[in-house]
Amino acid sequence: MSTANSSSSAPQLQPPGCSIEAALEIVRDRWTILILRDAFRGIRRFDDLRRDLEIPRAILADRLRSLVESGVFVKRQYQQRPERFEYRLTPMGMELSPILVSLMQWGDRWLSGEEGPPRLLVHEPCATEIDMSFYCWTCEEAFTPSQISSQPGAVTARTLQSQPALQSQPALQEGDLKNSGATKS
Amino acid sequence: MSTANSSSSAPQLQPPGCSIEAALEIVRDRWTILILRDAFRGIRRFDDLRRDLEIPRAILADRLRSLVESGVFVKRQYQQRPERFEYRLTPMGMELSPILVSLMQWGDRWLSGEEGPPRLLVHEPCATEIDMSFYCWTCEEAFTPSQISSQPGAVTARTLQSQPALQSQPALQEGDLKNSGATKS
DNA sequence: TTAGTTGGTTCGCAATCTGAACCCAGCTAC
DNA sequence: GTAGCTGGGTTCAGATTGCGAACCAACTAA
Repeated sequence: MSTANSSSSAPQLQPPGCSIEAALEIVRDRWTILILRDAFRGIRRFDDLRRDLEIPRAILADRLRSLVESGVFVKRQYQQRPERFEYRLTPMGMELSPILVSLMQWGDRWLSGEEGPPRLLVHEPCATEIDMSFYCWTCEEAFTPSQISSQPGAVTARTLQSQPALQSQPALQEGDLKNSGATKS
Repeated sequence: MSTANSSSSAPQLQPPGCSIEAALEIVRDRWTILILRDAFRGIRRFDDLRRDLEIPRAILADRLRSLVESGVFVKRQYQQRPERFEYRLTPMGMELSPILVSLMQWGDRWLSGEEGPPRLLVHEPCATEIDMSFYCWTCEEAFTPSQISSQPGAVTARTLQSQPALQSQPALQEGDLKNSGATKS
């Protein structure tokens, strides 16, 4: 995508090589996310995935291949004669869980019908419900997206001097919520 | 997708009407997520989005229309003569931020090059870095996805009695990480 | 008058998705 | 020993979707 964008003189809010774009090259589409959801539920085999998702075989084969290539899954032989394989999440794959949990919680909050969320996610040892909203350890308080700002990460001092616009700036900006339509509970 | 799946006698890990699937009907594809990323960066106008993302006009028009329909954006006229519009995040849209932050942090951790993440997200008042990993308030400790379990939400007592498999069960299962390929830092 | 801006729509071609059919190795029942 | 099943795919034709380019409409500025 937008790699050749250097002619703009506007402050570059997002450096080239945005991590979201990079992540999206691996988490490509809806099917990929549903495959990951099933993987977290312990479904590991081609045919089980196919049956559960009702996904076309060619698409499933393609997505599994590309997820193995990118290191999200490992393909392991679980029996010989006949050869049979399963797909397991690597540590890299396991760490995709916050994305799935966020999606699920957003769906629960904004899209579930009258009956409320079909299932709750809880911390197993104590059964406390999981909440993926933002919390600051230093201030000891929850905060909203509008309080998030973005700072240069591993940027060299030289880069910073030549690009003052890269210094701290709000990352997420709140829309004008007063006149907006959707609200809930 | 898999709506007609009631004939299976296996324990139904995910009830029909999964919130992740529901969320994916709105957060449809890569373009939608990139539009949302830009919205959080304060980009609100058709042409600014088009330039920044280098997205085909027809796709952008279509995605904006559908995001307005689903209540993620509001379309607001910001001038008359000629009529000009902008797209702003509703509260529903603002709450998509954990998904974007999770994607970004995963990309930072697993896909960034030698130089590390291009930017850090911080809590503005205190500049503490934002961390979207799991934390339990009751146990006062961070935990891994394997400690997440899933419990029935608003399920009636009758449903529960007739479907004992719906009771508490692990939601996210860890792969066999010992033999897996990818590890980092 | 001409060019530029903003916010689109229309069109034809290209890429991708989809269901159905097929393949193949090994196993199992008859 | 052969018909049929299972698991894990590939191949193929047709439908859907994506895409760039061109065009449109309403206005402004030079």
